[in-house]
Amino acid sequence: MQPRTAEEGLAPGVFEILKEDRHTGARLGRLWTAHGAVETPVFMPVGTQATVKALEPRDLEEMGASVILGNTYHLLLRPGMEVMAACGGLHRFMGWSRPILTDSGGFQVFSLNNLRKIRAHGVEFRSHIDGAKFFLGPPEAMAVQRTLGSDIAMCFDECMPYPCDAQYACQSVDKTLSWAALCLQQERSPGQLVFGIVQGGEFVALRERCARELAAMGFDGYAVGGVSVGEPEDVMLKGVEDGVRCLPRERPRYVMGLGDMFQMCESVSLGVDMFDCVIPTRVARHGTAYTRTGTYPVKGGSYKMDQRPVEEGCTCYCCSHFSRAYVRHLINVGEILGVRLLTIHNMHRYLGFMREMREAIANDCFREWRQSLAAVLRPDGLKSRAKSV
RNA sequence: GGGGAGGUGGCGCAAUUGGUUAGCGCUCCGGACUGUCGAUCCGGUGGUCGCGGGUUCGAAUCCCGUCCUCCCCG
Repeated sequence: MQPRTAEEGLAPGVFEILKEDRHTGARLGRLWTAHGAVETPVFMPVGTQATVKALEPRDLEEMGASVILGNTYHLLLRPGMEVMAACGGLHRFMGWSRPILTDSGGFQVFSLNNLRKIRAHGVEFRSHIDGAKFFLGPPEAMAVQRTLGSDIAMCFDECMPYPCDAQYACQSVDKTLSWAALCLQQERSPGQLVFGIVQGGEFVALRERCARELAAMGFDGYAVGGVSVGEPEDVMLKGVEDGVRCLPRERPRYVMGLGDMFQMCESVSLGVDMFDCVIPTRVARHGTAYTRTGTYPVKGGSYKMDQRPVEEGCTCYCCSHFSRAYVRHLINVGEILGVRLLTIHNMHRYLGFMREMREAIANDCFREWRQSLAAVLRPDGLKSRAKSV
């Protein structure tokens, strides 16, 4: 139905807002890229190392994934940019013809904090593989993403930790802003979009200032970063709200790393269009299934004899062919098929969830849909669940 | 028949020349995981130390008997 290539559709960067919800900030959109359109709100499966773990591009296409992620840091280390250039970029390399968004390595500043030193012009990393030193700053990160040929490149930012003191947060945001301006000046691959990233931690004024200054620079889209790094849920959603509030309405908005269904729904109602998260795939590898009503451990002993599918009523390949007992067995004995089947199911559930959300917005029933979702996923209301830091 | 080694939670083992509520790995059960350092991390259940006596303030550790397993020799 929708055009698959840029030739058939609109120019990369065009963001059509097809519908706006009457009661919330939710909107239905379509973002055009060099590899076709993305219907929003969208969930983007994470394929850090040029693969969405356990899934083939064919699986993803069949399940309706319209855009996936790649990662600057990881692909720079392995296979390296010589290989990527020789193989014609990330799309050709991994056999994926739909849009790709690449993260800049900014998250690794956070997740690999014991292996890096932050400098004025970028970050000095020590490879987590062999300890080799290398430098990633705005020009470097953008050059990598240009070689990868991603449809959407993210600015190189500093994802700051939580908790974080105000003074450090302020300096960090200054750095992220100056880096963002530099990223915008770098050369891009054909049709490549560049998104800015709002930081600021839990500080309202910082979030707002960061968002406003980025907006003034004129990016193709904007992300809220630095959330889901260990803060309580209410702090996280507040951070999203503070950032989104000051971003231009007509551009796509993306909350990085968010993947909890309830949190995504809340973010959509604040006007967010895009998400990515490792959780459906990672949790699948650990033997847990996502369903409409939450998660449950398929690996649990109580499903040893269970003949039902992983989720009753689900139409995915896993659920239409195999039982919980079988999937549990495979997971339990460490067979790769178990990981694959559960990943298929979880991804199917996630993409289906987003499809239902889009339909709810299209059919003017998003508010009700959101309420019924909250009743199931947060029956006790929005409790802030502090996580171990 | 003779000699040797050994019996400790479901499995494999540990316990310093007898000394606090007998430890560990795996299994099992449960939890966590949010721009991924794939296959991780954190908890928990479970043993009257083969059985019966004895020595001792105190025995998984020493002694006697007994049952069982493995190895070697006839």
